[in-house]
This record gives sequence, structure tokens and C-alpha cells, in this order.
Amino acid sequence: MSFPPKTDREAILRTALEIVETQGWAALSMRELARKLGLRASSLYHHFPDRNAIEEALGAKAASSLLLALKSSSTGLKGKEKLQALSIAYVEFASHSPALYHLIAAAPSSSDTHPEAKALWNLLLDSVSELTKQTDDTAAVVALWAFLHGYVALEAAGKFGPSGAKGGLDRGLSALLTGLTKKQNIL
Amino acid sequence: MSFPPKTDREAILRTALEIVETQGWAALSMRELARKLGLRASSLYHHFPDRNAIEEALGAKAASSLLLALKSSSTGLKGKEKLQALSIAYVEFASHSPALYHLIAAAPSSSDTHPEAKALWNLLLDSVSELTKQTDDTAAVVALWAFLHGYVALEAAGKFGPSGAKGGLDRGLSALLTGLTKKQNIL
DNA sequence: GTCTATAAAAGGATAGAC
DNA sequence: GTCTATCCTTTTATAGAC
Repeated sequence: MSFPPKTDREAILRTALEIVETQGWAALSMRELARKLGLRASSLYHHFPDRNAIEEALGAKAASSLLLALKSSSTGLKGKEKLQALSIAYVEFASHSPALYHLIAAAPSSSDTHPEAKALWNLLLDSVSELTKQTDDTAAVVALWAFLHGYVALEAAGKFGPSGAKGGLDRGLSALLTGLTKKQNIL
Repeated sequence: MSFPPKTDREAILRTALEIVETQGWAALSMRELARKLGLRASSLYHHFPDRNAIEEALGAKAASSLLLALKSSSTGLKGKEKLQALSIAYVEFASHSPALYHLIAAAPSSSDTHPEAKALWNLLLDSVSELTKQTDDTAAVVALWAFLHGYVALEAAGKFGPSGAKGGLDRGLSALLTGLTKKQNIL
């Protein structure tokens, strides 16, 4: 009796993503993953050294997806319009793939782990600095990123209640972009 | 041989908080909690029905602590100064008690679970509405809360790197407060 | 590459003695 | 109120057969 291949790295990652998006991170166990793939948990160790490797591969996928989404949302745009497009794409990515987003945003890491994290930062840095006319306007990036992440995180946690956030995103975004360009707020 | 009391609800909660703040939520097990208290895990069930009850009690404590900190930071203040004081107190609470803050902010609940959550929302709502001169300015509260939470969450995740957030809090806060009061950003 | 079998650890919870 | 003893469940991971 032979044992023909039943899966590969891609199928495992696809299934892992499905579990995580529908049932949350706690539900991602080797057993559950194997069950969905129609094989035994021990077989997974022939494709990934351990559970953590799966999570890391998922993280790399997530970071590059987000970066791609941001880039393609903003090509050809400039100034405030570019930042609005970036912001909308950011929020949409997070609400469409909350678990993947969580992996990117809540991971206890800075730019060290994935080169995409650095690229993401630079994308924001260039776009924001262009708007505020300050070179390397780190503080402004921090402010914008904080706002976007906070909105996404609170929304995902259901903190805005059933009635929803009601314009808080647009309101905050335009207030922030307006305020960041004002001179009195720079010093 | 008798078995004199070794603990009570307060000591248990205090110890649980200590574990959570120093080792994270994953480390809070009945066994570890009992070990730190110098007794057996089974004894804890005479004080709390189950692990979840401990977590809920901790959550109630956290929410009322935050509310108290916000209130006492802003009594007697008005307008932009009141909001700045509230914001600073919010951020300080979160950085001083990250695990407790996480319990408040990441819990998948709205105002239903704790009355403090509603009180917190109302405190922000009143203060923000006074500044923007709009009655029940929900969108502005959403914007401010998102910014504060995002800043705190990204900072806690180390996303701003070793160099730190470098003025991003002050910059964003003043930009946001300025921008939120402008008429063109309201409609 | 998948299988069975199993080790090993960790955690929640209960029964009944004292 | 705490103790010992125990059960049950879940999970990661490895060894060796096919």
C-alpha cells in the first residue's frame, strides 16, 4: 500500500488561512488543520518543521498582500488623494482579512522580521512627508498609522456597537490630514 | 489537622493581575495562580466558580480603574485642555497597565458587559461634543478614540521601533483636535 | 509522503477526606 | 477552606512501519 501526496505547502497555508479567518487563531491546531486537509497531523511535519513555521509563512503572505494592496491603490496619485486612497485600502484590507491583518499588526515585532514591514513604513513615510512638506516626517506617519490601526482594531472588537462607526473614519481622516499640514501643529 | 484560610478574592485578583502584567495572558492558569499564592489549584474554586470568573472580575476592575483615571485627570478642565488631559491619562493608563488595558480594549464586547464602558464612552462624548460644538458628535469620538487606541496598541506591539514614536502622539493629537473643530471637516 | 502509535506537557475541573 | 487524587481534554511533536 502506497501513500500518494495529499497536500503541499500551498494547500496547507490556504487551509490554515481559512481556519484562522473563520474560527480565529485559537482554532488553528495541527489536528484541525490536518482534519480539514483529510490527513493526519503528523503528516504536516513533512511540509513544515513545526506549527510556528506555518504561522510565519502566513505572516509573510499577509505582509506582502497588504503592501501590494496599498501600492496598487495609490499608484498615480499624489498628496491628500494618495493618502486617502492608502487609508481606505488599509482599512479595507483589515476588514476583509481580519485575522491576517491581526498577524501583521499585533505581532510583537518591528521592521526586523519581514522586509515588507519596512517597505510599508517607507510607503507611508514618503506619502505623508510629501503632504506635510517635511522630510522624513516620522511623527506624522505615527499619527496616521495610529489612527488607522485604532479604527480597524476597535471596529473589529465591536467597540463601536451595532450602530457602527458612523462616519468616524472619514471625519477623523480628513481632520487628521488637514491638521497635519498646518504649521502650528508641526512645532 | 486543620486548613486555615490562605487567600481570598482580593489576594487572588491581585496575584492574577501580577501574573498577567509580567508574563502575559497566556501565563494565567489556575495552577500558576495557585502556585504563586502558595496553595493548590483546586482551592481556587472555593473563591471563584471557574477561570472565566477571575478574568471577568479583573475586567471589571480594569474598566473602573481606567474610568477613574480619566475622570480625575480632567476634572475642572474644559475644551481642548480637557481632551488633552483625557488623552494623556488614557495613554498613560495603557502603558502602565498594558494587560489590563488589553482586557478592556480587545474584549469582543460593546457597552453591554460593563456599565463602565458606557460611562467611558459618555465621558468622551460629552468632552468631544463640547469642543466641536456638535451635539452627540459620535464621529468625532470614534476618530479620537481610534487614534488613542491605535497609538497605544502599536506602541505596545513595538511597531514604532526602538527609536520610539517621537512626538507622534502630541502631533497627532493636536492635529486631530484642530481638524475636528474645523467646519469643512464636519460635513 | 502518509500512516499508526505514542510520548509528553499543560490546563480546567471535580470528589471526597480532613 | 485546603488538601490529595484523579479525570478529561487539548495540543505539539517524534518514531518507525509501509
